[in-house]
Amino acid sequence: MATDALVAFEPRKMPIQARSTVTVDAISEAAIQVLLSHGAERLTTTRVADRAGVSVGTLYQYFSNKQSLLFAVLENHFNKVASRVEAACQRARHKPLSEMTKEMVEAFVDAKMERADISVALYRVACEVGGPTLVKRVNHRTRKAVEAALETAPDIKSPPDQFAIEIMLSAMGGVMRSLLESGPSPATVRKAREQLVLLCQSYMAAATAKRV
Amino acid sequence: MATDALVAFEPRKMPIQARSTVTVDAISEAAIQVLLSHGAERLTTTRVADRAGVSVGTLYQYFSNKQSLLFAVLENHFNKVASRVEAACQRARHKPLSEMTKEMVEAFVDAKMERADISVALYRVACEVGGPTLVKRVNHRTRKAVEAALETAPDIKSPPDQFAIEIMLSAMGGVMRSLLESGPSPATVRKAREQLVLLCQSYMAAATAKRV
Amino acid sequence: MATDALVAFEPRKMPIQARSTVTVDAISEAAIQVLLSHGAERLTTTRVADRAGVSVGTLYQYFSNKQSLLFAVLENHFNKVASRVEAACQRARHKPLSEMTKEMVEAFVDAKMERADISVALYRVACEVGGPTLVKRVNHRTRKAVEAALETAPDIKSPPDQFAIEIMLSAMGGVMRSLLESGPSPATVRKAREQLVLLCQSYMAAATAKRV
Amino acid sequence: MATDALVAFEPRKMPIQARSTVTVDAISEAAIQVLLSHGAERLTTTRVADRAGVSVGTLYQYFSNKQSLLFAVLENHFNKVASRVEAACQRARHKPLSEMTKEMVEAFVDAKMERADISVALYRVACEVGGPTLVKRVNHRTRKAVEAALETAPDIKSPPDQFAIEIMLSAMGGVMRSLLESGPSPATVRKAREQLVLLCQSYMAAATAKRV
DNA sequence: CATGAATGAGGTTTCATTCAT
DNA sequence: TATGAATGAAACCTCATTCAT
Repeated sequence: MATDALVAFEPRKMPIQARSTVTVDAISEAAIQVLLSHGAERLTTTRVADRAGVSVGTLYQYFSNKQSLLFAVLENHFNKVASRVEAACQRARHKPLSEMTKEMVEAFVDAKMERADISVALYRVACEVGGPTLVKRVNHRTRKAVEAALETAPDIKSPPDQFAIEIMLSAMGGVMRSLLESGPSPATVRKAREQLVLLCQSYMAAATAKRV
Repeated sequence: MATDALVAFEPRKMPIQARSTVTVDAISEAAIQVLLSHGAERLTTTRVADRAGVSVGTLYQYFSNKQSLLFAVLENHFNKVASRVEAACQRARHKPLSEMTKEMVEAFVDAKMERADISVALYRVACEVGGPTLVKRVNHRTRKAVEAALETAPDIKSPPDQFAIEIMLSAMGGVMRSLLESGPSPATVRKAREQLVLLCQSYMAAATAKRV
Repeated sequence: MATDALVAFEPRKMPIQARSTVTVDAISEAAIQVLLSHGAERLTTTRVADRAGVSVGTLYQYFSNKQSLLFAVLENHFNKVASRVEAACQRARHKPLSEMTKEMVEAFVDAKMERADISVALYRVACEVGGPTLVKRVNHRTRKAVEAALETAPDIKSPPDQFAIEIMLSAMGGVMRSLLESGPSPATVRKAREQLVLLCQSYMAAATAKRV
Repeated sequence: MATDALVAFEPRKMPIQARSTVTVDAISEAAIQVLLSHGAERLTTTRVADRAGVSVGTLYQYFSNKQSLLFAVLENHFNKVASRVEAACQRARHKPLSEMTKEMVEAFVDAKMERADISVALYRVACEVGGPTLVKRVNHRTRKAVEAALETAPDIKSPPDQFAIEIMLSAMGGVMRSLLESGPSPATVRKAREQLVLLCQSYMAAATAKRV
């Protein structure tokens, strides 16, 4: 049985001084750069440290191992996307279900596309680095935000249950993954965005008891 | 840019003799066993060969390298799922859209769940082994089958376009992936199956011009 | 030939101020604690400094390198044991050979057992840190003390020569090392103590010209 | 707490083919050579493999890690010494206690001195590699041989007990260690040999009930 | 004097792959 | 064809030590 679910992905030490924060950021950014330029399996801690302009030792002072570095990068990326969706949910409060869904989906797509290259690169490492755990965590957070927003929709009697929202979120994730990995043209992205909106809208409508 | 996407994942030779086929199957099966028992990163060619009861050398006689072995395993798994969906599409011909969709989705979910453990294990290797390429290929095949079935649905004027079907398939993939990676209870699976049917039904309905 | 036997093991500076002495002691004590809790190969200068409540930099202000720190700890331990034996030799002056030997051996055993854990831990580092040199030095000092005591024994004509005493001391060291490393029960220690007394007594008697 | 007592020191794989045996021996011998020429802390697996004329990979095919390699070397050395002592015990059967002791001690000293350089080099690694465990095991074996021999001594009523023999063996070990680490002249060795014989003889006599 | 972030050489170990038997 | 011993590049990671603050 694979037992690596137990390893600690958390960073080794919280940087306190300003200098440290800079270093940590430089390392994280370097990891992304290396990921983009060399690919997931050519990403080595030494290469990342080089790119970041620090020594390997420094890297290991802030990240207990390669996995925890990649985990941090992944987490950061997911958090950014989640924040964007949360913000959209905020803005969409009290709007009708259909519009609310639209804004949420569009925020999600736009956030993913904004750093499309990073998203794709991260798909390659996610599985080796606790991706599922992280996805679960982020989906939970996002689901809460969507749920809260849905409560305020004026045109529905009782909102879709948690489970339905989770289904929707994972469907969105699947669609975006396929899309991003196909290296789509802007036109394709636009079309996919529309369709994803439609998909979520129709599912939300179907999963909801409408107010008369 | 990572350039190892170019390597040949195809098996080294087409085994014609019966004995070879047996060996190839044994190796493929062993790969799955090792994947399940040791995890993706502890899967070594030597271990697979051991488990298959052959020598490493023999393994390399049938698979040009580790990637092509894993690719073959992955392909086989995907093909099985695709076949099940295709069969469902055949059976559902001339049924109404909603029912057709139901059967297709249920076939997909059931096929994935049948060897849930393998599915999960393969998620871990897919990214290192040309997963996206394969997914694209399989989705294309599946899409053709769905498309053909939809042509026969009596209650729609013009079926959803290719793009919509691809969106639906990737949504299904995303939902199943999330589900499988969460180690779901049978009850959860049942519920998810229902919801996924609903999701696809409502999307198909929305993406279709209905016949009056 | 290994040439690192030449490095200076001596502490970097003689601390005169009281605060310094406190710091040096804290570091030495911390080294022992780390040795006991983490083992010899997990002992790092950073860990010792942490345990001592100072920074690594401070550690290096008082000990020129890791070896010199461990050397100091070792030396301190050996000196304590040697002092106990010397004191016993003092007390045993003018007593008969047999009794004198008994007291000396018992002092040695008791001194070693008093901090048995430390003794064992130090065996692990001794070899990497100039142990033999130190053993030689301490044995020399102890031998002098024993020699001086033997001069006062009333029942011997001429005492055993230097060489015989050194043999005896190294035999005692060997027995204690085996004993300590076996994690002995109190009963075993008691028995070993008796036997070691017997061993030394009989050897001393055999190596001495008795007075008629 | 140091927990490395649990690691497996046993070799990874029993060489079956002749070629393998040659390789294993070459590696073991190379380890000794490196130990002598570079010292314990400059001994690296890479260096040993180089010296043995094989690749590191080959080394690791026969020894699961550095420790197990050194353990094997240590074990081999100890076994040689033990065999020599056992042989001496065989030859000394039915001789008087004093003569028996003499032959046994001399066999021990001679065996150790025969490869004095190796003995000294191994003291440096023993502690990091399960030395105590091994010493215990070898002492047990040697003690059995001595015990059996003593049973045949014609001039003693009841032989010294196990414990006394163990004391004697560890005393011998301690004396030899001190001697070897001092880099003694041949004359010194001769003298030490005599004294060690005397020490053991007198102790054995004292610990024995003589036959009238 | 004290700090602790940074260094980077160098160690151990793995594992895909080859090729002589 | 099958074998499996040998290969060796290359990965990860540690830790003694320094030096700017």
